[in-house]
Amino acid sequence: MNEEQICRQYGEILRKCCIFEGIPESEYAELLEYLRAEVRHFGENESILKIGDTKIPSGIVLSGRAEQLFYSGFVQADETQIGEGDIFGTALVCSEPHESTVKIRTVTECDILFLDMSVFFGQSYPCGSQMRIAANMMRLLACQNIFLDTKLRIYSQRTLRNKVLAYLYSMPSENGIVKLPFNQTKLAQFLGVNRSALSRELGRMVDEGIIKTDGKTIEIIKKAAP
Amino acid sequence: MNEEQICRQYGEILRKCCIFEGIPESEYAELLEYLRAEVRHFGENESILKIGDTKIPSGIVLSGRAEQLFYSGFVQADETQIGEGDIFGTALVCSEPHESTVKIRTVTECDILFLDMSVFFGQSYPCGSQMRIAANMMRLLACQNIFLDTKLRIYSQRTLRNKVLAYLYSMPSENGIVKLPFNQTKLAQFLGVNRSALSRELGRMVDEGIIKTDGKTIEIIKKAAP
DNA sequence: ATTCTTTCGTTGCCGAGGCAACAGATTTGT
DNA sequence: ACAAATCTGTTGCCTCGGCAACGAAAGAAT
Repeated sequence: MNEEQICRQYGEILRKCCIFEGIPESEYAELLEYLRAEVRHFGENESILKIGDTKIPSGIVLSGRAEQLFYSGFVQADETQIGEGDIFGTALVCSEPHESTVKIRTVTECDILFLDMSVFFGQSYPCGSQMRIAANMMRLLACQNIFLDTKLRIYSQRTLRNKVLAYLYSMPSENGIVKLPFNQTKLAQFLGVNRSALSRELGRMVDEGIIKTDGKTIEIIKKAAP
Repeated sequence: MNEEQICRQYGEILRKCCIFEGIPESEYAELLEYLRAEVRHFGENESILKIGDTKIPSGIVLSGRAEQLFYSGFVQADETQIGEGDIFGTALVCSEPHESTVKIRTVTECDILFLDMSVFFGQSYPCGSQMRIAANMMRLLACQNIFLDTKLRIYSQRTLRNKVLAYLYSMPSENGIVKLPFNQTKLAQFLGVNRSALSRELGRMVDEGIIKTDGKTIEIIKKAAP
């Protein structure tokens, strides 16, 4: 499958993928060549990346669904779903000299567009859209970074109350009012705490006059002492 | 202070900074111009970035020491020290349209080299070393990403035991033997757990035959059931 | 060798919060 | 509008692990 064919068949998906943002579709083919694009088909439950691998692939799911797993079988194996249009392996490309501590495998049948991100680290002198895609990659990585950093700060709070506060302060607010993008069940998952414990703690915080809530929003009344 | 002067006075520090890796010193001046470099002096305890700011500076500490704080005064304010040669604000540049949830301020007197990373997202067509510095940025962001991701996986484990296991499996090992880069006290801090609780749990794990340890290394004997 | 400092093992206490179970409220589908 | 499903509040139980305190070990410094 050459670049032209990929564009024709999957242009729709690429257009929605953040690393192609701001790039005219007419340049896709050239870019795909630059990134040594290659489409491969996978069956159900096939391995894309194994733990310990040092050659890290990165790419975009064109169809089907894959998932990323931490440790094969132990402890709280957290799974990240990778669906159509999602990109994977972006952060791992850097760790090339390291070994992968995650594995990626298909869930359903998949078509996957592999991209060789290592070209950015080579000697080639990219220009125009090639630079643009590099910038998009930077932005993508940076956004993931911010996200992980925020989440880590929440998780590193010792008490449930402080997790809630850390969450609230990391959210955009309009004069102290935070709109919750989740229901309480999802919020508990996001904070990594027990659902009923969250409900209990929110109740206490309301009682103590720290917050007000109507279920959809939370208003921060009192700031903790510095 | 122009680019030439910066190079002469601080070339030493820049050379050790990861974003200049692999770039011949002769090109520093040109690069600094491209990145709109600007050196500013700060007194003790001056603010570099405030919570809520939307214009995010990023740069390198040339002398002195600064720190990054999460929330002014609440809950577990985790502080990150930023010393000579350290770079800050790299991830935040992406979040430009967002508000900063951290603040950065100097601890001692500081000279700071501000770099305008937003040039990567502009229309300019960089080449040569400019691309190289972009690649270095990507690598830096990606490495931070891997680090945060790993740490988050550890933190998201519910039990202390699983945190230990998550840590061990995220470390390079030689046939099951992990060399600890920390003493136990630091390890506890890294895992975000109580020191004596860690000691207690390690003891239990040895008793149960899950690991062996001599204080400097830990050998994983038994893998938990999948 | 001896003193000082840092680290590590151990132990008792106890409180935060995980878990389970249930009932009322809210949302969704038909 | 009614039934089914999902979500939230509440409560009792019990364990994990934080905290404090102490003494032994192990380095460091003199």
